[in-house]
Amino acid sequence: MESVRVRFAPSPTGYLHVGGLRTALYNYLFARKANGKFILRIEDTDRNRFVEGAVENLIKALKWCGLDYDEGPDAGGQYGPYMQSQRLDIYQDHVKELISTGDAYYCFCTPERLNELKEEQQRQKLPQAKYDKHCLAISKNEIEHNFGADIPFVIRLNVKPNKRIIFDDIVRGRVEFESNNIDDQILIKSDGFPTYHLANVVDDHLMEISHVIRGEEWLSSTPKHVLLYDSFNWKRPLFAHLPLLLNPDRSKLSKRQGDVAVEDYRDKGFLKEALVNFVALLGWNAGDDKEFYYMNELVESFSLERVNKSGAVFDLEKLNWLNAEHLRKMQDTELLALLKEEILNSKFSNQNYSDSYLLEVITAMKERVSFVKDYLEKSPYFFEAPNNYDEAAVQKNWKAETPAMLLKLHDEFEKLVNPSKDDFENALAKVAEELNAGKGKLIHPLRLAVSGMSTGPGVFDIVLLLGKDEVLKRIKSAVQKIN
RNA sequence: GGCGCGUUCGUCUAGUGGUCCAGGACGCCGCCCUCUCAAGGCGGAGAUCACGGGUUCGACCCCCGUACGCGCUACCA
Repeated sequence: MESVRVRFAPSPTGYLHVGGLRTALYNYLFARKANGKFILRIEDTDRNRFVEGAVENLIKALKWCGLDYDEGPDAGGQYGPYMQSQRLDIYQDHVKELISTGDAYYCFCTPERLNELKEEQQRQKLPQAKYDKHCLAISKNEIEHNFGADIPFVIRLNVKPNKRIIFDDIVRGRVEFESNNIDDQILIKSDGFPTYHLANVVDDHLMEISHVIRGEEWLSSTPKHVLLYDSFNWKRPLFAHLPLLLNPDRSKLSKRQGDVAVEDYRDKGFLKEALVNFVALLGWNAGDDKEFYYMNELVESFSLERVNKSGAVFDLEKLNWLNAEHLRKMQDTELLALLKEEILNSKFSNQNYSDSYLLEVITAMKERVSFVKDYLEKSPYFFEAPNNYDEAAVQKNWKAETPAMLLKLHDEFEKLVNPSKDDFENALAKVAEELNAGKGKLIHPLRLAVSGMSTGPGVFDIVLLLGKDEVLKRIKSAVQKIN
């Protein structure tokens, strides 16, 4: 079997779109599974769309996701350069071949004539607007003359009429087009740059790409590419057109309706593991009930044959859930690193917490967080004494007799020497009994006093973690502040 | 408009002619556990398998048509 070589070929827009991530991921998984090569190629043939730093951002986002490539602009490789803007002469050389065989031709039509043509065709209510092959008839002499006169020109693909163009798509099966419906696509623009269609075919061939795995938006232009392969007498790669990622209203996923950049999700605190896992499941599944995957498991299970045909809505709820799942399954030491980073970016950055303390916080909160930042937001009391107390909880649990009871508890706690969790619990039970009250009468106010809220880990876990001295302080100040 | 692709619970999906009056997951609701909140366990609501014709003893699964949606229709990718 021939070796698998696939590529992710984005145009550098400035960020990595999650749809792009999904395409890149499927390419990556397919390559790794087949022990093939995964290549990054930058499709920067539109000079009007140049964005400063876009390639760097793209590469950063890709690497953050764990999609490392074997060949690419910054990775090198035998088939470079991997930036299309650096391959201009290659396209020029190849298109000349097409001109000599008559499969492409020079076109000197002005934008004005093209516009008129289009308008005329619309007026006549023609089914589609196509170039009329006007320049196909120009003589060699005339062409030379136009060159001499520096008349701007483009090079067009010469699509022969009445032909059926058929290709097999790995996800969609057999797809057929009629050549009469295909326009004489511009291959080289008047600025000398190639269009996507030419560049992508030439590069895929030269880079020995075995499978073209890309978004469904390319399906309609694939016949042009097929025509190009045939004209060059090149072997066609296998095509796999992936279903689109959709907005909640089922239109193509766009910026207008939410976050589309990988960077957005990263900045919102999503784990790369969760994003990758989630995006992998949008349009693919292994045929079983497994939903939680690590990258290596995805590589193991992935196959193009099991990619769906229809578009998938990007459902944030499920991403949230997967993020929580990944967070919970993460090693504590890994979590520690993430939490420390989070602290550094928070108002607690100048505080100093020991690793062992943070590790205990992690253990206590692990089942209760969906994001790393939740450690700070859902349990700020582990990082500073409460400044205020949850109003609803005060209403519910802070009775007239509460301060006196808590003070008694305070005194009992004070007697403890190097207390364990059980010591705290026993002390509280003792006070409750002496007061002839249910433990709840003390537990809930204690939680409130110590944390300022009514939710969180077991109250004795909190107390133990905070330590006796801190707990005593917090009880005192709560008694002072509440009411 | 033309061409292409698609259509199973709100969402992601399983399903390749009988095992499906359709299974799982997220979300939602309820119960259990319990000092709270989670997590976990159990249960529930939720899909006339877009619609209409065929083929077949039998269709979510095969064929045709219709509707709807999406994509493409640039000297953008």
